[in-house]
Amino acid sequence: MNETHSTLENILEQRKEKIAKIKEMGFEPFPYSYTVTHKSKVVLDNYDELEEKTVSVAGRLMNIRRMGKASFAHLQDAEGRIQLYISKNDIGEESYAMFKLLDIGDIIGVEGIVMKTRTGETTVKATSLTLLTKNIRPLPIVKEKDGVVYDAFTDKELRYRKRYLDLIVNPEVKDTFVKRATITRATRKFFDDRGYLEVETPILQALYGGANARPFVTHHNSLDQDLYLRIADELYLKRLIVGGFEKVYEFSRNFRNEGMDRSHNPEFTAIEFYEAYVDYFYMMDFVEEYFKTIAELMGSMIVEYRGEKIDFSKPFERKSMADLFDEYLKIDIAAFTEKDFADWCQKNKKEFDPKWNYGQFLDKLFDEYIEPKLIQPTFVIDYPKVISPLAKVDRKGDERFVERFELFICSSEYANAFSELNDPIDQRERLEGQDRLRVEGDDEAQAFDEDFIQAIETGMPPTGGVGIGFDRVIMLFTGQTSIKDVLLFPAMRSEKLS
RNA sequence: GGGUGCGUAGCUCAGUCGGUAGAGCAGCGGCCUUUUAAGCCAUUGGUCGAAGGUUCGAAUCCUUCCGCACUCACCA
Repeated sequence: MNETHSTLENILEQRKEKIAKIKEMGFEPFPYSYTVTHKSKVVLDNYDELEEKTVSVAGRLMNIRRMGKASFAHLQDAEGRIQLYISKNDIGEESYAMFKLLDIGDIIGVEGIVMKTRTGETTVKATSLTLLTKNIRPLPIVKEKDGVVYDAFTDKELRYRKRYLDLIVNPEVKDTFVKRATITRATRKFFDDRGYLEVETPILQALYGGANARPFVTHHNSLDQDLYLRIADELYLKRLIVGGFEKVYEFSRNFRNEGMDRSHNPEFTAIEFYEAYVDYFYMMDFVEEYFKTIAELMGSMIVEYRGEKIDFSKPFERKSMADLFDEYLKIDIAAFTEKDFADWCQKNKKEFDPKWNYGQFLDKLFDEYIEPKLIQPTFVIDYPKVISPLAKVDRKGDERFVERFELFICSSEYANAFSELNDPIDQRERLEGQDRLRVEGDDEAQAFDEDFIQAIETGMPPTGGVGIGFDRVIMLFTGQTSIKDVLLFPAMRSEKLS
């Protein structure tokens, strides 16, 4: 076949033919290993010591500038790019002929001498060239001059679907995920340093609980039983506190069968942690320290996000829901009844559902009128009991409120925590209440988990528990405004591949 | 789920009033031993997201569908 048409199909064919030619020439297009002595970045950073020395580098050919009997090319490895100078005289007739068959996207190893070109760019002057992997599917071609990128690979759909291409041609994407790993590592260290035990609990659960959300359902064949992908790991971590572990944490991949948008992906990562003998006040300090630690790690206590300057250096504000309602809406939530809320909504032209209960009114009005005001890190404390079935009643005595806080930054929720309910009688009643709601058709109400109740009946010490939306933390500290940009493979509708 | 926008070559994009599809890069064939968005010459490549409809004629207008983005709603 000698087609020269540049349809994708023909390009694939042409490159397969190149593989055959390369084999005929006696070269192996897919060898097993290669000894790399230097990463590109090391060569660039240590030019003075490496000048005139021989190094071996390996990576992907990102561009090639052929000039007859010699060529320049750029090689990209995990940490950067370095220029190669490849001349027929230096690598020999056969190798140069093989090099002529190479394409952008091929992976090669080069042994050569470190030098500078007359324009001053550090370059490896090849003394031998080894093909390590022949590419047959063309890469998007991205060019760059003086920091300006031309023909950037920008199609978001393609970038998310073919993340490997995105990572190859858009270096800043890789940076985000390197930062993500850095934060993950620091998070582990933060907990480990404080005596926490990292645990793993079931993702496949017979009952789902610990949050209000619709689950994904699957089926176990040999048990012949439906199982749910966890929406939270809370109830399992509490069982561990009952079991005598006093400080546990888990990076919990959770699955919620709900809408997707800029800040929601069907699977996401939460860090949940529980500590015996502490309450939510203790956990507020703990969470504040965590965020400050990460901010410091990332290099600045002032984080710019969505056009706001978030200041992590000051103590986080703490405001009760009652104070916030008073401050922004002049509503006295201690005195308001459901009817008062309905009247208020009518007066203020706020749409509402007459079926809303006290907690739902509070929740909806909070989301609409108060959340947007919470830019600097703010702990909102003391939530209505009806929307917090796992939290202990407020020790100050108002039965309608529980000891719960959420951390808001830049109008988004980052953490949710309780003085965990450990009164088994109260807990049973509240989960029975959730179950009634569920039976009545609220598919986000929590299922009744008898074994969890029995664990609480066995006795759970006073416990503080927190869940942190880890992906959002990553977004905040990497400046990303879409969760898709902090997930390597965000959920997408499946595409038809030929 | 609603609204808005987008979908044209492997990639990035043009395409006027409805008149039968263009560029750059990549590819293919040449020239070229310090280039770097390499250059020069030559050249190929299209189910215009899909299906219907209107029309003598549709990338263009209409309808439906698919995908994505943004946004609102829902959702911790």
